[in-house]
Amino acid sequence: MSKENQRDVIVNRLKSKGLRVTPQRFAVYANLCSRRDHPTVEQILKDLNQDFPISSQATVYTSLQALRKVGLVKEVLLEEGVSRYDANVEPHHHFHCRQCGSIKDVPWDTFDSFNLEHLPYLAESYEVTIRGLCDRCTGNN
Amino acid sequence: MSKENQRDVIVNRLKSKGLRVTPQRFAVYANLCSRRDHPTVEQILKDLNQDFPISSQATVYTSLQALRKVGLVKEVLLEEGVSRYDANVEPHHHFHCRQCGSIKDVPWDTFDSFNLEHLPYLAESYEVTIRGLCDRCTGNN
DNA sequence: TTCTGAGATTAGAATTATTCTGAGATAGTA
DNA sequence: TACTATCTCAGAATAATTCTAATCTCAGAA
Repeated sequence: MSKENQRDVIVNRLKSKGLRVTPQRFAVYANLCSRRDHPTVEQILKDLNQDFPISSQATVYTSLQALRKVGLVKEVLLEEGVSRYDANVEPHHHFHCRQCGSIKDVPWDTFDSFNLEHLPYLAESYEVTIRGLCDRCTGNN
Repeated sequence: MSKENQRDVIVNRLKSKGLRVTPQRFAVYANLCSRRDHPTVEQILKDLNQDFPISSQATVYTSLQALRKVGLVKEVLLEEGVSRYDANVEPHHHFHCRQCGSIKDVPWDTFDSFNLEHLPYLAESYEVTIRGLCDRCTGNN
């Protein structure tokens, strides 16, 4: 996504829900968009404040909540006690490497679509979590 | 699983890894086996100590770790900040109700087995997480 | 049976992640 | 430009989990 698109998207989404567009929220979103590694709050904060202070920890938390509320960010829960965040909100699956801990996006069309009609529940979404060794860790485990 | 089987299973598994079979570990495992609701540490502890104190919080944590180490218990991560535990270690999937929060086991054979060969990773296990409304919550949402 | 040491339990302290508080700052409207 | 609801932030509060170190227990040795 281009920088211009990024700005348009966040402005429109936040505004449509009556939320303000602030430099902190934009910075959090831009940071998430710029990386593919599903960072934690701590990692985002460290990144944002690398050159000069731009945000506090509490603000990263509340910014992520705001971004989640408007559907720009998703939470990723794969490890105990670790909440990670992802700006890729298109449906996709996740791979989690048990050795290096890295998390990779797995394309939605990797699996045939499931027929969830015959479950006794109303399924609204689903996701496959795959665990094992990533490309960099196979061979040297 | 019968009470007798439960005892055999836990004794053999713990012993085979050089771990002791203690009343606390057995109580945690028995409690997990007796319920289908994927309880949290807090819920297990409350259950165990209902009639008289049998275990401390720290012991529930370490017992669960021991039981996980020998493969008798699995952790279930579906909600932010909530670790749940499951004595059903057979491969299966999970359904999570967004309204009442209940978690249901979904049989392994609900989905055709996936071909994970063409992923650029070594897949060792996978699981499908389905979200939506459970049978009790559909109709009154 | 008694002794002994490694492992287990425990209360409470420590740590860590997240949320709350309330005072000051600011985005966006008019 | 002025106004005001919302946002930010430092620090306090809360909650989940782990650590500490003192005591206890049990399996095997004597």
